[in-house]
Amino acid sequence: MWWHQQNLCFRHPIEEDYSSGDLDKKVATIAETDDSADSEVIDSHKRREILSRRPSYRKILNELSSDVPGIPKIEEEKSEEEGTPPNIATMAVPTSIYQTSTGQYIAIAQGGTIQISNPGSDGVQGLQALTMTNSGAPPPGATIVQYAAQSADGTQQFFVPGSQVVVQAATGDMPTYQIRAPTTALPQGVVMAASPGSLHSPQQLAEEATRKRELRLMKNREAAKECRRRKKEYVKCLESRVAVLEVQNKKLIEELETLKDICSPKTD
DNA sequence: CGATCGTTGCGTCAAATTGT
DNA sequence: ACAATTTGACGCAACGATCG
Repeated sequence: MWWHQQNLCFRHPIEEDYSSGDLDKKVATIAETDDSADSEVIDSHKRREILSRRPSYRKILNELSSDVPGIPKIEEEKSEEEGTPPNIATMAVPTSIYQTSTGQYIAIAQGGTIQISNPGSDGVQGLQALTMTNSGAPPPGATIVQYAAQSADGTQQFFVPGSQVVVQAATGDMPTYQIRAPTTALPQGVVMAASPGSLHSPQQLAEEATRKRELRLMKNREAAKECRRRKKEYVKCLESRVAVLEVQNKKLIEELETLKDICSPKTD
């Protein structure tokens, strides 16, 4: 269990409570033995006592890294994974970049220029030309933008409510992208009404609640992924530290043996 | 070849922690 | 104080290894 590895290397004060056993087993034992009527309440309290928190990986590691040189800090997510994809790095400076469910990158530059790139292609080869046209009567607050994809057989629509943009991609014969406020990325498959104005009817309220829930789930999904990634990184860091300390220990033991030999030479 | 087991990763919930 | 973020726990599914 990775938790024990952590205890090996540097015990945080809060970790003291965990040092004598497997936490999973503790919790499981409690859950098995407590079957009274209000066991759930007691369970949660006991669990909470047992599961008292330690600081986050990031905090522990960053604190450690300030004490021990050579231990890398866990960085904030930056350019490599979520930043500008290489395909569109040479394009006009975009204000927003989104990745669709099909893996395409879509960049919306200031001035409304929309650029699409395929991750598998090189540089601007993946770009698809966009021709924007205001068509018919778009939903209130939205402008329907169409573009002709070079490689696809159909047209794809963009909804651009004012200056705010987010892309929603759908799979199927004709992929569609929905653009909304950049800060409110919605889960894939969730389609929002184009006019978010007044929500009064119970159905609308329910839809709004569903939408909020989907948004929350999506955010947490991403957060969990990120958390697991950090955890892996953290464990890797600890493992490398163990390796370094083992080498150090070995050297010290050898040195000690040498000094012993010097101080007390063998007498025949 | 099917059954079983261990491992790994994911989504979700709930609670703790952190930021404002 | 409240919202947002982080993470432990849990259940589930997929996958490969092993066994009979």
